[in-house]
Amino acid sequence: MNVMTAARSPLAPDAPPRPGLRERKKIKTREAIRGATYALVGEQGYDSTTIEQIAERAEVSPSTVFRYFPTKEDIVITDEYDEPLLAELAARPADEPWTDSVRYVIRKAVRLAMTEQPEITELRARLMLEVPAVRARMRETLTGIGRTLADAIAGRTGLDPDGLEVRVHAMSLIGGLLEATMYWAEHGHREDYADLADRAIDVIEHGLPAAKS
Amino acid sequence: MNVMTAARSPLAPDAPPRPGLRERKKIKTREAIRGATYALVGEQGYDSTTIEQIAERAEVSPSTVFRYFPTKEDIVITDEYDEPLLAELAARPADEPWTDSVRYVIRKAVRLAMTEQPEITELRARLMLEVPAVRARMRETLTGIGRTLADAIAGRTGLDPDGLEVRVHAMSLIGGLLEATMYWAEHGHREDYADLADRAIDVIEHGLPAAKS
DNA sequence: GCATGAAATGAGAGTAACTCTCAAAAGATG
DNA sequence: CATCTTTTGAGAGTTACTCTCATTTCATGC
Repeated sequence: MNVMTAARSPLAPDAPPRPGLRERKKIKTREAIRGATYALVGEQGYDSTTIEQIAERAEVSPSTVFRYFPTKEDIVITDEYDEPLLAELAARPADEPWTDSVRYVIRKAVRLAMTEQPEITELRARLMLEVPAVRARMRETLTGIGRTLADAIAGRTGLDPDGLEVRVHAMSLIGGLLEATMYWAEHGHREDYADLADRAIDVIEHGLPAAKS
Repeated sequence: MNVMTAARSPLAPDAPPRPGLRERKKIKTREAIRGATYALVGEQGYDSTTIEQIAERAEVSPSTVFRYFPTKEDIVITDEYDEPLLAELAARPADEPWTDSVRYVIRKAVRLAMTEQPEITELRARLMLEVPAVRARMRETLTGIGRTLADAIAGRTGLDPDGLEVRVHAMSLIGGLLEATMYWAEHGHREDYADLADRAIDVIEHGLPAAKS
């Protein structure tokens, strides 16, 4: 579940200077809240699950829930993977075509998510499809990722990251990938999401394929 | 072409059977609510404007406001132009490249909006930029338009409207156009929005331009 | 260990956007 | 004008979220 598998090293003196009890507790409550939410949403659905119920099952007060997550949707959407993955995108070799970098990172993300917590990944996609508020929040965070993407594109192509063209291109890719996600959820997660994402990127890169006959 | 050109015919028994007092009143309330909202938002900002204030200034009850608009954001976003414009898109000649159709309709929409009610158009774009909830709602409605667009694309190209490629392409165009709108608002509406939209469509059609040297 | 300071928590009150219900008012219709 | 239908207003209820303040819980120097 956790990104850092090397957390247990007993004699690593400098790099991770040990968490400290406070930090550890915070991580635990965070996970308790998320866990409670996923469980309740699975049982009753998203809308019927109230913050109060979540707080109760996570054994914290409602106030605390809002201290950890700004909105109810964030509890469901947030993810520990996002940041390291974005870092990885930035760290890809500069001469690699950036669409390939995106493909690489997406494949990695999908592999990670679908092996570590497949149910939650699918539940999340389903919520995105069915609950407008969740969908909206997801789009908003994706927009943020789009800005990072625009920077990456600009860095690789030498174009202005704040220029209209780069921004439009980045956001169109985001829009396309999100649609691929919806498609995936709509079809019951039957196809490999990484493949769908690949096809989506193809469309962005090369336009629509020719119609059959 | 225009929806209401034949409205005044005194002896047309079937097609438009005359508005009726009830309908006229409904339109008036609708406009009263919208007008009150725009005024109040202009004075105090979006977040500080409550439904109660809107209701009071529009001289209706809060209940009525919610009967006319499902959410507060919808009051600001909704528009009488959307439907006829979409109809016009569908009515464009079938042999016209569909991107040209989109360009045409957008140009027309911009011309209409910027001559009939420029302040409101700019206010709306600014709200979209500044108020997350408005932005979210706008994206949601644009997604709906994206579906219509996907149908149009499929009709012109012979591809499957429910296939991944067409859907991704349509949504990427939507995403790109929305980013162009944000760009427009961010830059103080100084550039011609129709031109920005054109450039955005260019990016979707042909990809990024080459970097200068 | 223990005192002191800082951070996290819980409790409670408050706001505002919605939702639902039901009775009164107003337009349509014969 | 009487009746039927649609629209409206009033009011109560829900829930996500905000703010404040007192209490608890951890960290730190002695």
